[in-house]
Amino acid sequence: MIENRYQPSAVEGRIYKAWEDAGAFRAGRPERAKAEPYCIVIPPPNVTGSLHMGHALNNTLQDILCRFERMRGRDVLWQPGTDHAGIATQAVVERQLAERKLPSSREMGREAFIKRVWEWKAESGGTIISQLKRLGASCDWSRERFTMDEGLSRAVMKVFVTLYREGLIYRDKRLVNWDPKLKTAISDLEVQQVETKGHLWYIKYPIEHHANEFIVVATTRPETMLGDVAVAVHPDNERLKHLIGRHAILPLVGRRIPIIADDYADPEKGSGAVKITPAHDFNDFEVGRRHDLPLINIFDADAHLDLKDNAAFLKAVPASAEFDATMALHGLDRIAARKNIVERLEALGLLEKIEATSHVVPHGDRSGAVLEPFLTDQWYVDAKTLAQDAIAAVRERKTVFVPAQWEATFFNWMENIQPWCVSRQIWWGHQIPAWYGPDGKIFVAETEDDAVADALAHYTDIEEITVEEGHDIAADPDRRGRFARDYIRRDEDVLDTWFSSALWPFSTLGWPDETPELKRYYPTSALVTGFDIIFFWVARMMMMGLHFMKEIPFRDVYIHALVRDATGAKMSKSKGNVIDPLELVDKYGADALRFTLAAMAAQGRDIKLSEQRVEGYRNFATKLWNAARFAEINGCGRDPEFDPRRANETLNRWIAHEAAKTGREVTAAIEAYKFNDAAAAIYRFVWNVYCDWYLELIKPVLTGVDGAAKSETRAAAAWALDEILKLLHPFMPFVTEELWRVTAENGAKRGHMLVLESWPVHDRLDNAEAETEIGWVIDLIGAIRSVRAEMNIPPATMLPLVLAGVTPPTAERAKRWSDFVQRLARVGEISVADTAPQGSLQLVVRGEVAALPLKGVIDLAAERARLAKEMAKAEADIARVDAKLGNANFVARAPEDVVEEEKEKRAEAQGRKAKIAEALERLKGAA
RNA sequence: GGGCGCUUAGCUCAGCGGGAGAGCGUUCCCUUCACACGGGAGAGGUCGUAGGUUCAAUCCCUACAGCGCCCACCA
Repeated sequence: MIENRYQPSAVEGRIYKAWEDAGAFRAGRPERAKAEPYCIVIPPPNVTGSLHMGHALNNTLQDILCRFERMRGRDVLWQPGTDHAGIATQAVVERQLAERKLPSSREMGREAFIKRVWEWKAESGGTIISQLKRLGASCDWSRERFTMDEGLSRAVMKVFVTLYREGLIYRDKRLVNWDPKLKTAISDLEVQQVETKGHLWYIKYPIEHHANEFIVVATTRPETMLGDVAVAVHPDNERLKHLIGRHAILPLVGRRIPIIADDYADPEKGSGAVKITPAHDFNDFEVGRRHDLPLINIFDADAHLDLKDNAAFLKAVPASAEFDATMALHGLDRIAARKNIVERLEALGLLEKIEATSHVVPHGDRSGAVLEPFLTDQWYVDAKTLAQDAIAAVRERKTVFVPAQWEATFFNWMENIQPWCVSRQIWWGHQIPAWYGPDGKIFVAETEDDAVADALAHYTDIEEITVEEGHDIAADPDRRGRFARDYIRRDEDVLDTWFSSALWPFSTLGWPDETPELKRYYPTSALVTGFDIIFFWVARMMMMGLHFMKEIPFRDVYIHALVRDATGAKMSKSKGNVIDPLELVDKYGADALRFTLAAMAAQGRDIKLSEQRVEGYRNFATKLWNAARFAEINGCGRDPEFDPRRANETLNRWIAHEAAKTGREVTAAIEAYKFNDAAAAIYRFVWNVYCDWYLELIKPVLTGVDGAAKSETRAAAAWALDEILKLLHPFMPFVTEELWRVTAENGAKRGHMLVLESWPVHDRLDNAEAETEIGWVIDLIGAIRSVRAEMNIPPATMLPLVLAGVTPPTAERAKRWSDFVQRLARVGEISVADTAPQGSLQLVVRGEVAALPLKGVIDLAAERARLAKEMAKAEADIARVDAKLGNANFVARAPEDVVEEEKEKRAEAQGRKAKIAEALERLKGAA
């Protein structure tokens, strides 16, 4: 017995558990051993995060694909898991420590801190998984992985070591984007360029030995002048080139710096001369390299001035009062230093002018801090080399982006890719498997044991020492450990989180072991993700997958929109501006939210979720529920004997025809990743075809006499409902599964839960005659309803209907469908006559006249106006078509079928016009 | 400075070569025995502007305007 109202919260949990208990989501179910595999790897959410709207969209789309393919008989693996999200997670735990007034990470030390993060992971790591389950995600949870679990960590180590040995990972000292707040290097991608209002300071640098002669440089960062090592002038700069080869004296410091010639100095920009600070500017770094200039780093890791004990800074600077004042700035932060320096320059009369300017300032996307180009040793991946195969794979369409426009974005970045800085100065993550000997020798190895072995082989003198002690180090793990601690030191840095994410499509399947899963499910079928991580993630998976598996990681990449918050800002777990999808699930059910997201999946880059829309799709679920209740009340139960191809009743053949059409639409749309089209097709079929017409039309049959027609109709109604449940299941899994269960009580037993049912393939169900027949009935009822509303005929008035001058087939039709028309159009007796009775409303339906006699109560003027309007419409239609057909070019050049179509249109409009003209004539007669 | 996208009904958006659609909102009618989270009937758009291509343009091309995004080292 179907409850009066569907209550999502009361059934969703139970249904999800039933799916899991049945092992419905398990990959490699024995009965599908020979089935074609279908695999999606989930974009792993932050382990300590919670579900936001972006996750809801992303996972709804993946779930639709997985459920669809599962119903199509594929062996589906939706591989779930979570990401350790290095910087983000570390920041969360550090914030917690601060809030609870506990010792900071630095105070407690690395080991204790990492332990703490693992505890936090254990505590909150399950949250997002349980939230995905509430959404209905059909992942194979038995295979859940974590980027820092043992297997995946082994994959990370192996990849690092392999790339190192291939020369594709290397250590380099160069400028990096340094986040002074997090005190770590970050990659180019993590830099946000922010348009900022600032100033351009024009500073006069005195020329050596010429106290009254200056070279003026313009800068947005005056504080970095302490690290200046040169001033550059364009070699063709007529105004300034005479200074090339001479020296300037750096104000406030007294350092003697050369004036050099370099193309980089644009005569049109600033003052035409540019200060060169190689340790604090990416361009200047390059200039410095070209001219073999020294690097003077004036900041520490916090971006505070670091001047004392700074050999490079102090080198060859004569003593002066100004220099002493500058030294006093040691330890000051950038902004305070800037203020001081500008003030002192002004006092010295060395500040020529200040211009207001707007320029881009790099910020860290996690911390929001202003970044500092900072000279450090970091690990880099040679992305340029790895990118080549990835570019080729997309060019050759081995991997296809949907929508294709994203390929351009992909190429644009990949073809200009820079070395990828993968080391991070934080603790939560995969510690880099590199050990340093006392002489700086680097040992890169997958395990500490291996590194120790390498070191032992290298430092033969140390081996001698241990031999003297009478121990064979190679055979004694404890000694080896001590040796490692005492003589080689592991790199303290960890890898960029995206390094492990890049391996996700194969590391989750067991690589580096040659597992059956790896063999069966790689390459994966599709990747579903947002455009914001095409570079961070998609491109890097392509590079790593091709390099280590020698094959693309996925065939299709479906890129969906981002869900933004009310202000249009990107929602992110670290910003905390998330809208909680679970509130919507609580309120309207998971199905309603899922359907909403699927229906909106075609939108562009922004999705602004409207709660009203979710409410509308909740109503849709309720509508379906009530349709099922109606079917139950009327004894419609599943009949395995029912074959829609052999249905006798036109209505039943018609609904089978419509179901087949819808099935094809939904299938084609999902195959093309057009989730919104698929959702619209099934929505229309359920509401506007099945409920609005089919169920209404079969009411006379269901309430009529028992017999073959009635029993067939009951079976057909149940059959069509089943088809609906199947087609809708990927979008609304809960309500459909629940209806699948409860409707089984009224008919033959089900073989499976709906989740494992086969997707409908509707062969030979098309039926043009049924479509024409029912189309006529629908048109007739629609025309009568319209005119009744327009002429204000009360619903209770049951007017007789007279079909005037119709052909015998129409008269037959009218007879066949009189019960139906009477009920839905609220008309009385239906008869056939040669002409419409005097004083009746005359409707033209498919070229024939249907009349509603009103026995003198008809408002002649209103009726005349109505017919005149129809007439005008018909004439306009004819004129439009005539204009086309009268155009010789159109007839000559348009495709034949288009011309034919226009001719048919004209014939139809002309026929309609003739009937309306007759009706107007009769109306005159009545007057 | 490059690149991409958007501009369609009051709102949120589909459609993208043969005279426009959905949801919500709105107007009128209906408490008809599945459903008022409902039923029926409407109103509402010169598809940003100007050119061009075409027999035909909301849809293709060009320019312009407005909005948004991505990438980029110009002081």
